[in-house]
Amino acid sequence: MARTVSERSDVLPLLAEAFREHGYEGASLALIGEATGLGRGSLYHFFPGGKEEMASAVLGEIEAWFETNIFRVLRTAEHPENALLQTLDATEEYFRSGRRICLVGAFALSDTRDRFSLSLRRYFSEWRAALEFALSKTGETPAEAATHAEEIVLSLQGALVLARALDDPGIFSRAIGRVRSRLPKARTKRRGGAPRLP
Amino acid sequence: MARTVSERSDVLPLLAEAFREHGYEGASLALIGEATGLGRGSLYHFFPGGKEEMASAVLGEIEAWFETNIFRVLRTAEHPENALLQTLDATEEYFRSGRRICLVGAFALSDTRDRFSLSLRRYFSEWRAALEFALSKTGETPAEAATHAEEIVLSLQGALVLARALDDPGIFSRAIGRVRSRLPKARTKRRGGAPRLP
DNA sequence: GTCTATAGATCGATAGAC
DNA sequence: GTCTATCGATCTATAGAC
Repeated sequence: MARTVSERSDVLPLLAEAFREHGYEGASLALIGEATGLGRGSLYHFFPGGKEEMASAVLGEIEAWFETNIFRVLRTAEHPENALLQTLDATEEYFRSGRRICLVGAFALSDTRDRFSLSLRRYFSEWRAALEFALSKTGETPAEAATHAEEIVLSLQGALVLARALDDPGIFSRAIGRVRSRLPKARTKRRGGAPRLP
Repeated sequence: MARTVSERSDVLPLLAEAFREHGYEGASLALIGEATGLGRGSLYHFFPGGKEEMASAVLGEIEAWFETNIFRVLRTAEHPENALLQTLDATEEYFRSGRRICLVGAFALSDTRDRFSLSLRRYFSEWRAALEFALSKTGETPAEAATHAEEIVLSLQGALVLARALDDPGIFSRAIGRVRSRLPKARTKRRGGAPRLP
């Protein structure tokens, strides 16, 4: 009987899936209880602030994941062309090739936007800024990099919307493929060739 | 006292704004009552099926607007290049240059997706198909037109997500500008010019 | 730390007066 | 046609046993 989840961080992925599937309002505590296998008592033990704190924690974990696996990689990469490709792969995997929606994007279109506006803002602006930084390091002008970065984020988000609406994950895969093909080609030390990866 | 709205169709735009602002779950009947100035009795008189019928009717009106002002224009245009520009203008105006979200896209990312899946599917696939048809009439190959159409719809949707999250309508305007600039150039009878609209 | 029971508010929907 | 009153269900959050 005595379930030993014992770690708040163990609950977060389950919470995230519940919010992704039902939205903030749609994810009732009864539903969250089912998804996590925890009773109300346990949930309020881990998240005294209730549902709002649950969603906030989930957003925090998402931001942390992107910071580690996407943003930081783009900002600190020695070879930005490779970092761009690598983070696109990670992004495709994260969204399960279009079968998983972006919770941050979904929140942005719902009335929970105001409640978490700071998180949403930070997530998208950091993403855009990290891409912009890497793209400018590949030789794009500041204006090109800014536009290009914005277009990448926007394409991925739009692809997730469309993939969901049309129930066709392929839309997301195709969109990521186009983003990939429009990336600046890697310049390697041995000049003159048209190499792919070092 | 005796309010004389008397037309179901007069209520639809107010309903649409309520759903856009609060989402399906978030738009309670109390809120809808405020937004429309109608009591529960009147609302259930117009929409015996309750909230679901209200949302369904709103989706229907949205589809009808796009069918008239976008899809049909694209399918029946004599000069597809001009039709593409014209419908992009109409689209920009419809979404208030990025200050208004797409209710269909928002529903697609929420858990109401399943409830209205047919409407969502139809809306996006008709939009995509109409664009594809017009683009192929401009001389794009079937493959090019299919990809291009998908990318336009997806860019607009993604731009609306990003514009909302970052509270920056300019993102949508810029995205529409890029879509416009990538359209096939209009071939006119008086050749050599760079005409805008007929 | 986890549970059940339940309070208090709000939900969608209905009934019936006018 | 429009209103108010109200039902039963469901919601978030809390209390208290174990």
